[in-house]
Amino acid sequence: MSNITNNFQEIISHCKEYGYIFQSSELYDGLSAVYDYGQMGAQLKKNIRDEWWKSMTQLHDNIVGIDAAIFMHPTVWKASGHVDNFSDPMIDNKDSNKRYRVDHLIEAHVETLDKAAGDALLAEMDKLLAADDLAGLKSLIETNKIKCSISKTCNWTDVRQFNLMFSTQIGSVAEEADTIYLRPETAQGIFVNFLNVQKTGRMKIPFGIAQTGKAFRNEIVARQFIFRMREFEQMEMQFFVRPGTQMEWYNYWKETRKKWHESMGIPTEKLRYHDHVKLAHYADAALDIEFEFPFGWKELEGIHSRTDFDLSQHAKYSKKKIQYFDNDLNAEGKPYGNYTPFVVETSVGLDRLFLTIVSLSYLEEKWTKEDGTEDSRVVMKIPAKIAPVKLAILPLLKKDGLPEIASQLMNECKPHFHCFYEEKDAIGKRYRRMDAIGTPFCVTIDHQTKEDNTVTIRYRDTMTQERIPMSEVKRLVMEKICC
RNA sequence: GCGGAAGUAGCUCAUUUGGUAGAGCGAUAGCCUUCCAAGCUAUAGGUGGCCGGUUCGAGCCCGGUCUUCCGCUCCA
Repeated sequence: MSNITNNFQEIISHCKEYGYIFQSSELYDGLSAVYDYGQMGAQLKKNIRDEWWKSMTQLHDNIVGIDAAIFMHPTVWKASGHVDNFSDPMIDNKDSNKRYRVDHLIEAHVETLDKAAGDALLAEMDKLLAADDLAGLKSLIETNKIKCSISKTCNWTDVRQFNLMFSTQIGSVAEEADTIYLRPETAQGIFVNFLNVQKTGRMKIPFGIAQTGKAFRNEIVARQFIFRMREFEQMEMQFFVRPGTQMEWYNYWKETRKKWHESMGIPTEKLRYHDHVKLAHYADAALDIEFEFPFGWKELEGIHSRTDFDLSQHAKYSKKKIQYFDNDLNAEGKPYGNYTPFVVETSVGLDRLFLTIVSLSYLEEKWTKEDGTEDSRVVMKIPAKIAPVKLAILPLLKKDGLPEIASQLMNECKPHFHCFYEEKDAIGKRYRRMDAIGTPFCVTIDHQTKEDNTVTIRYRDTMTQERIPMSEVKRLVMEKICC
């Protein structure tokens, strides 16, 4: 276990040292649970996102992508249930340090009372909760001498509101106050655009809408590097289906998504399903695809059958009809007609997938050389198709015209994929630097190149190399990064 | 939020009853070098996480605070 922990520490250090991830505002001692992606990390993250986007939109005829704004009308979050369910008044007992939800604490106390007194207390609590009267709730607890079940004391902190949504102000919102929220999930941007996309895209059920983007949650405890952050990026796809067929599609996406992760180089044995026992208010089935992170099995992606909850809620709150007319014929030969579609959601944490790829890729290798001495390297075996830099072009020496040939090759390759040019230090040192950032291919230009236009290409994963015509380099790398 | 551990150069660490900070690696510039980090020369980098206190004097003692990791807790 301690080895695993150390390994995780090393991955974190490596990410910082080679420009993958920095702590946000590090110059000012950092901001808790917020991270920046560096020059390497941003490219890797983009490559992962692009793969997902392609697999969803380009490879599925019936899925289209959108990009909804982070700010949304405040009523969206009432309709979705986030305003009511994403926020709870909490109170801590100073002696036991145990934290309670205020309503749970009072309800537990009510059970010890007779019916009349209990009902009166509940009525009082509901009134205070509705009024957001936090001080009133505290004095209610104190005047009723409600004790902590562990410390048996009434030594309470103030009641505090824990809302997982970040709020801010906007200029002009007609109704409600001028408080708006930073979205805690991207899904709602898809639901509120359901009709727009369906009509303008002439989409026929079943079809999906995909989206990637930032979401924000004011987690009380956010930790484990980029696993749980306050600002994070989701890659979500909402698949709209005919009511009654949702389990079929739920199973389809369950399989499809797991296979996709495997196609990203994640070994099958590191992935597993975890069915939700307790379902959220909107779901009739839910599971996580979990990955074995260095700190244990954790959720990587969620597959949820969300029923017609979201579209119905938005229909209700917006007072607009959100339905689909299905012309397909049923068993009786009649069109299915109007209905509110059911939704199967797939939702991946992009940052978590990034962490998955990085923790799988990071390796410390040791071996014995032919002369009997020990050698080692740190290598990031990032799959070639998502590696930030695909090819390093290295003149063996920085003289004798070798850099000129190398820059020719640079010009030929760089319009097609990311290349890196380096002429400093011994060749072995340059190879190790490329290993550390995860560059899958290195090409070296030497004196023989001047004679016969061949170069050596060196493979990161095996450290083997072969001699090929320089004119083949572009084609060969393109071939390897497309699979 | 509670408890534990930690924070000194880009990285890993030294500086031992408190006396104004060093090394290795790395980086940069150059030299040497015909394929897997190890040769030579030079240079740059730290108000010791931050703020305050004790002291003639604090990296070291004390208080607070920020951040990270671990264990709880939390995560509709």
